Formats: sequence, C-alpha cells, structure tokens
Amino acid sequence: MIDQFRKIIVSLLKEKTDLIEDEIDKCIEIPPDSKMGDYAFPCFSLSKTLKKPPNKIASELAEQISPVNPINEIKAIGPYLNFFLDKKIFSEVVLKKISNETDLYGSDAIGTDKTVVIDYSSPNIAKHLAVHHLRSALIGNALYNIYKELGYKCVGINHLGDWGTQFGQLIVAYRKWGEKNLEKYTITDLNKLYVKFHQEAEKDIHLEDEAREWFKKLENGDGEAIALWKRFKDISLLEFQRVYKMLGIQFDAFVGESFYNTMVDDTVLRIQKKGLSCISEQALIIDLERYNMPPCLLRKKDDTTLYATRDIAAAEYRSAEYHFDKMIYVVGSEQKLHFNQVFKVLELMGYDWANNCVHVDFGLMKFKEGRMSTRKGMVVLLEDLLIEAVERIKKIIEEKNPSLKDKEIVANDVGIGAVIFADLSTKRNKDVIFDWDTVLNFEGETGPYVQYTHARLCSILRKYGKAVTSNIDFALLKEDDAINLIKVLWQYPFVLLKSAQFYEPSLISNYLIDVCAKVNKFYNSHRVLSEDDDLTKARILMVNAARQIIKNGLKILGMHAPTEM
RNA sequence: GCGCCAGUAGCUCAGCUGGAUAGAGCAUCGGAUUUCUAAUCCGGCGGCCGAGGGUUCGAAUCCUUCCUGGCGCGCCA
Repeated sequence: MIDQFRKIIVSLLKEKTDLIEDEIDKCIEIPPDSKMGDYAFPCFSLSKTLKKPPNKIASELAEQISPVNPINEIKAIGPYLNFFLDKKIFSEVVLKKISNETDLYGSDAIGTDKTVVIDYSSPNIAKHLAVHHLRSALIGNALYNIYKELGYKCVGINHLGDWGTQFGQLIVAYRKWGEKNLEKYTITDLNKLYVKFHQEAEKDIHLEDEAREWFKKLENGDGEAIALWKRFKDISLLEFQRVYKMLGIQFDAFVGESFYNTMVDDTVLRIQKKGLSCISEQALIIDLERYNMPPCLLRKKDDTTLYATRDIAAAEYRSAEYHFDKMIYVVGSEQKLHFNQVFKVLELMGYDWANNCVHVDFGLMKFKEGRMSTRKGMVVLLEDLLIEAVERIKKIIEEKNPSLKDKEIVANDVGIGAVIFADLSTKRNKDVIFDWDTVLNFEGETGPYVQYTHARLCSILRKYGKAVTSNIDFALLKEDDAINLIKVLWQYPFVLLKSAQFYEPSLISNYLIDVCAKVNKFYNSHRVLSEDDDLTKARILMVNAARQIIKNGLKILGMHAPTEM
C-alpha cells in the first residue's frame, strides 16, 4: 500500500526539483511535532547541487509550490519544507478507509502468489515446553500472521527435535532405570529420565557411548529403538498440543527431523558427488574456511548424521514441496553460525533459493541467576506460567469488575495475552531476563492495557447502541487529540509492512501502545457521547476506527480482543 | 584467540535504512472520577545515548579503536 498523501507531496516536489520520485520519497519524513506539519522535506541534500543554503531553498520552494487539495499549506521552517494537510479531508480519507475495510484494513497484496515457509517453535520432544520456548513460537506465529495479512501463502512448520543422539540417551535411561509401563508415561517421566541420564553420565563415561550406539540403532531402523522412540514422541506431542492450544498457536505441519531420515543419505551423496565434502578426523565435513566459517559436519565418525545434515535435507525437501519464495527459521541467535553454515552449503550445492533463506534470530531468555536448563531443572514450565497469568487476572477481575460475564474466557484472553504481549514487545534480538513480576505486570505498556483500551471503546459503542455511520461532518474532529489519533491510525498498514521487512513483531506491539496512548488521551479529555448528535456521530466513527485497528493488531500478535473486561 | 549480538533516565525499553528540543513504561512525588470501565489520564523528578577518534551542513543512528556483558566457534540440537 502506498501513502496517497505522501505521493501527492512527492509529485509536487518532483515538478520543482531535479530529483527522481524515489529519492524524494526517501527524504520525506514525519515531523516530530504535528505543529510543524504533517510531512516534511529536508532541503539539506539540495543545497550542494543548488549551491544555496538549505533555509533559502526551503523558503523558495515554499513560494514556488502552491498547495493543492488535500494540502492546504506549505511552509518553510528553517531548512525544512513542511506540508500541512487539510485535516478534514485527511480524517475523511482515513476513517472511511478503515470503516470500509474493517478487518481487512492493513492487508496488502504484495504477497500474492508468493509462499513463505516459516519454521518456528520446533522444540525437542521428551522435554516440557518451558518459558524459553515461548519466543520462537510467538515470534513465528506473529510473522505467520503478518505475512498472511500481506497476501503471502504461509506454511507454518513445527520442525520437532525428534531425532538425534539425545534419543539414544533416553532409550538407554529408560532401559536402565525406567518404569516399564510406558503407556502411563508423561513428559515429566521422560524428563526425569533425561535428567537422570546426565547425572549418571557424569560418573560413567561409557553411558554416552551406549547412547550413541542406540541412536545408531534408531537410524538403522532397529525395532525396539523405533518403538520406544515413537512412544516418546506421542507422549510429547500430546502435551505440546495442549500448550499450543492455550497459546492459540497453530501449525500447518508437525514434521520433525526424523522425517528427513530417509533423505539424508541421498543428500549427503549429492554433496559428495559435487566434491564439496571431505574426510577430516574420521568425520565427513564440508570445509568452509574460504568463507570464514568453521567446517560443517555431515557425518560423525560412527556414520550417523547431525543436525546440520538433516537441516540441509529438510531445506531441499521444503523447496521441492512448497516452492517457497522465502523460508524463515525462527531460532535463537545461538544458532546463527549453524544457519550461516547451512545456507552456505545450500548455496554451494547450487541452489539459487539459498539466498531466500533467512535466520530470524532472537536473544536468549534466562534467569537473573543464569541460563535456563532442562537438564538442571532450571526451568519454568510454560503451562505453569500461563495458568498463573490467568489466575492473577481472575483475581483482578474480581476486584475491578466482579459483575463481568464470561469471566473465565476473559481471564484466559487477558492472562495469555499478557504473556504474549510481554514477550513480543521488545525487539527480538535482545536477551531477556525472565521475571514473574515483569511478565505478569498488567499496568503500563502491557497486553492488558491494550485490551482494556479496546474494551472501553467497545463499551462506548455499546452504550451508543446505534449503527456507526461515516456520513459525518469531518470538520468536527478538530482537536489535536483527535487528529493525532487519526494520524497514528493511518500508519497501521505501513507498520505492518515494516514489521514484515524486518521480521519484527515488536513494531506492532509498540505501535499498539502508541494507538492506545492516543486513544486514552482523547478519552480522558473529551466526551464521545454527548447531547450534540453530529459531534457524537463523528467521534463514534473515530472511536470505532481505533477499536478496529487495535483488534486487527492484536489478532496479528496472536491475541484476543475481549469486548468487555 | 576469532566471529555474531547488545550497551540510551535508578530499572525495563523505544528511537538506529543520518535530520528539527533524545521519548515511553515501571519506580518515586503530586494531581484528576456526580458524566462513555481509574487495568486510565495529567504534572514533577530523572540523560556526557558505554569511552575515544573519524565521516558529514548535521551522529544515539554510519566507519574505526577500545571497554563491559551475552552467545557461538568439529563429532549436541
């Protein structure tokens, strides 16, 4: 989507300068204070070619360019040429567009006929989902929604960590110390075995070898190994699905690493035929020294495959299966090198689509005391956090709005939403310290704040009780508080585009805070419902537009927007 | 040692594809509710934007050196 107001300014400037449209468009900015105008064109860059001071250029341009509808004033302020929109026309364009497009406001067609594969969440099976698994799942889910909104066909893949030496470890632990009634096992039981293995392995170095042997059996299709592994996987999936359901996260495919087991031999063979690999210290590797990277390991000395091998095979498979235009891996930044290696190998294999693979990395979540570790039991289970969030919200509802109907549903929406919003509101590449009171803070720049604002707007509309009309006198929306709100509403589609461009959902959560701050400012100083019918109608239209944007934005983040709370 | 990421108010962060006086929230102090939900709003306090050097008309933003913290660097994922 293009900003039609911006476009008009570009065309006006194009007539009076020698610059091309793109250059002008890049320069145009939104002034820090709306008193200075709605759009501004800095004249510094022109001063070189024109050999005149920028202030002079600005004032000359201001004289030369006469304002045309919807611009009603062009004024030089220092070295800037500032454009003032006709507020009436601006409000009309914005509010009518939102009013017409409703749930589709913000959507775009740039992704039509393009496919994006998004690999997110991708936890290891046989371990609980813990809070540090949140980030990949939530960022991935949000990116899925963002790209879908922009017209892309999205394929969400949960690339389960269901293969690897760790399952050899688990099988060993189960056979040595496990209760034999596998039907009754939960993830907690598997987790205990996993922890036990690592405790014992510190005392007995042979255990690791034994585990590697069992993994080899697994890769070779040994009956007992496969049966155990399959059961471990079923137990895990059952519990994962429960938590995903709580979070409202879905996938198009649950395809784990094991799925590619039958393909890796072929993949490795082709790599070898291309002469990309060599043997080093008994392992099969691809030397990447030329590219300033450590080697990529394909096969261990016992011939079994590694994570990278399976990722390469998986990428090939996905390319053939989905013909993607872009493939996004939402995986922690500690795996940056791994993905750089994998992408480089794909490129060396001759795949031009290797350039369309992106590692969307994010910072580590840890405790004040240090790293989270399943092995050491240093985790907060995701499910526990979600339950606690909902419980705390229930208490607040009893305090503030005890007569609320559907308390359970609202508490769920708000509690889970608070956790989602908290996670998505900082830029993804920052490390985060997990702290109960931070995640479960419900005041200020939080999910509940956004949802609360939405609920209040809904409340006004309920009280109004009549149909919203866009047949209003737009001149009545004249207060700065109103105009500032409408201006920020106009930005939503561009924020969405930017969040896709940078793979950054936090742009949307921060934007929503901005919208809510402006809504609340208006709300606190102006009445919406009043004796003045025309004014009420006008403000209702604006309120409804703000409500719509908050709802659309929350949906992108994977949150519900309760109409009452 | 090498590589990647981060360092902005007491705390958590936004601003970083160079632009007008560095913005929020939390905390703290004070104020706003006979009227649309006070999970809100308004005001006060609070900053050598990690340090130095450079590029530029202009640097929190770009380059460079250094400091601090996190992560990664061959048989885990």
